[in-house]
Amino acid sequence: MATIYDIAKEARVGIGTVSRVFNNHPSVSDDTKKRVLRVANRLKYQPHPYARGLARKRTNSILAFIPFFSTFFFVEVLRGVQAGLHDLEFDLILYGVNHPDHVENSLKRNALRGRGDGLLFCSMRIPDDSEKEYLPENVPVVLIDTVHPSFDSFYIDNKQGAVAATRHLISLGHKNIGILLANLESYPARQRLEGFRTAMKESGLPVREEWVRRSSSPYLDGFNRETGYSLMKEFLGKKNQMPTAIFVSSDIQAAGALSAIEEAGLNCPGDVALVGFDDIELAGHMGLSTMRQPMFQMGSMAAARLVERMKDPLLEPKQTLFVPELIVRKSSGVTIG
Amino acid sequence: MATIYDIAKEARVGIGTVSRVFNNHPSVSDDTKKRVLRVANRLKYQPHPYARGLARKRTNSILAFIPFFSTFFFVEVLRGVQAGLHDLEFDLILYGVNHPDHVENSLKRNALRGRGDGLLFCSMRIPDDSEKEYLPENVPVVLIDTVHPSFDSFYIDNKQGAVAATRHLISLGHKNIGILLANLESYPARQRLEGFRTAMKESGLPVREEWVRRSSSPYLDGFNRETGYSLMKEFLGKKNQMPTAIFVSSDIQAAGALSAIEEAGLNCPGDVALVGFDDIELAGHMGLSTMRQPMFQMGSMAAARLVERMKDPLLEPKQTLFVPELIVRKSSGVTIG
DNA sequence: CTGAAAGCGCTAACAC
DNA sequence: GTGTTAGCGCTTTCAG
Repeated sequence: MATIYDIAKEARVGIGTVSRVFNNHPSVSDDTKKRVLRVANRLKYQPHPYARGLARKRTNSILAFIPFFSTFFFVEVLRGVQAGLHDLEFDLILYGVNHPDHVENSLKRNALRGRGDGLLFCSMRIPDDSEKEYLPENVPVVLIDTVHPSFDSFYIDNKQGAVAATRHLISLGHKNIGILLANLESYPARQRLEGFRTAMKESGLPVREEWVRRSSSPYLDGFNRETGYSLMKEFLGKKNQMPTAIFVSSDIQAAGALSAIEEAGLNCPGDVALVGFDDIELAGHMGLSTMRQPMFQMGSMAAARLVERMKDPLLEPKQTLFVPELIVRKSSGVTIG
Repeated sequence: MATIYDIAKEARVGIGTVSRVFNNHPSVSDDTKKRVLRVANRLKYQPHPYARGLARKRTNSILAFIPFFSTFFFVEVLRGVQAGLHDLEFDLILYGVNHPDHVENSLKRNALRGRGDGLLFCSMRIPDDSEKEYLPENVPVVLIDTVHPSFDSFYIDNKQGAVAATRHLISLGHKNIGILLANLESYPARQRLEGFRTAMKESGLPVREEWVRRSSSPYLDGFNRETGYSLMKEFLGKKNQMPTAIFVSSDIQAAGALSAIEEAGLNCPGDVALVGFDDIELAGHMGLSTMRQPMFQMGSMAAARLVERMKDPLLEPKQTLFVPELIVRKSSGVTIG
């Protein structure tokens, strides 16, 4: 592998000049520049990223900590991040976190030291102080799907989303509305419940607590197909006391719920209307009405912001809140009686 | 940020000793080791990855080139890769390739130089010679979803998969079988067609060429929902001359096909049976019979192999062929008359 | 067992 | 404009 010295010798210049050429430094004569480039080309020379990094005190790469369990969500975010990273300027080092507790380890090992020029955290709670000590000192951090006053954050208004979903059901004439939730350990789940209550209240509709069904499953905090299925079975158990519509806290749970409904020989918008949350790909195929989260956009905006902040570290942290968009499909049905 | 010098000074040892401690070198007295570690801990010292890389002449990271367009496939592979990477030993640098032509660029810029200790290519044709020159010299390469005699390869037997899918349909009693294909520019598509013909031939069934419908869409080589929809419409156009079963070359196309069938007021296993290819998540929800590709497994095995090869570069390249597994669901129906 | 010193390949300040 | 040189932070001989 050719080094800067090989090029310098071959082109009969000093290594400084070679370096300048590769850094687009203005004060290099066209002639020598051309000569250096020719030699470099012939020898297939590329500056060594690590040597560069060491000398420049930066790495030209960003670290992304993204949960790998909620498949769908992370894909979209990742694609967004990738897109926001102006093609080739930065390397994306990916830390797929399979378990929340793993973050700290990775952080300690990697982020703390100059492994990356910027950090991206997705769906990851940053404990106010405790982990702050693991964060490198002058490395910009951007948050996706979480908020923290000290960092740029791109996140979702779960409460408003739930309000909108519930209002939609109400606007269709439903009065007996239930909610199928995930595990309330999850902050988003709590927010969505709150939104549900708010919407019901503002319309003067009572919330029947036996129609507030939540999961205690720890797997994905209850945001999984199985909880949707089994909680819906519970609803279905009391045939004469069923809501006419249910707000389901995630599309994947709605998928399970739909199976349960079908299995019971019932029909979705007809016997019970459903609206989900997320707008995962599956939702379209299932004809599920839902609240769309702009994941790709969050990813790309976050990445762009990170790059921006890397250029100007003095920028004020900015919180960007996205309000989910209602996507109406078949499952919420038409206006009822 | 503390450096090795800070630690050395503070612990009253030479930097060599500190280095030894952090590399688990045996010849350090327990006493000094403990002392160094205490200081390092207090100062939150972590060796700088780039300085290490430069001195050791390796990077401790692997580069993965993965297509970002076929969402589902890449997710699974990526998860697998991640899993195969023994947790924290290596960094994963991800190059999401949005267009096949971008690979070369990335390669040239990154791989060529010591950016990574190992390379992973997913679904990426390695042109025999031309691009070989872009590959760094002594860096191990592992291929996923492609084969090349010079590299370890983990790939799928598309032909056998298609044979199995077709045989399944035949075994159910179907004699009038069609195939809904992607763009034949795609090698997998061609293989699947070949498998279809093979299976038909071995059963003495004729292949009616008007029932071999292929896409000319360039988007994802025709492996997309729209082509499934429109090609199925073509089938549906000639009501009295329709096959009773169709092998669809990918699940996502099958999703489109199902919509077309539903729209036409027909029923899937009843009026026309379908079997897909891939077993994407959606397939389960749609009740689509299909050929499962072990993507996660390919990913993790490839990553593991890469690590292995990084430790012992002299290993002989090994080709590992996976045969897709038939998953029977509703869409292929039951035995017919 | 441990310290000193020579790189690893590059950038950037400094002379000329 | 261009060459020289001093680091960047660490690993790895080489002495002792």
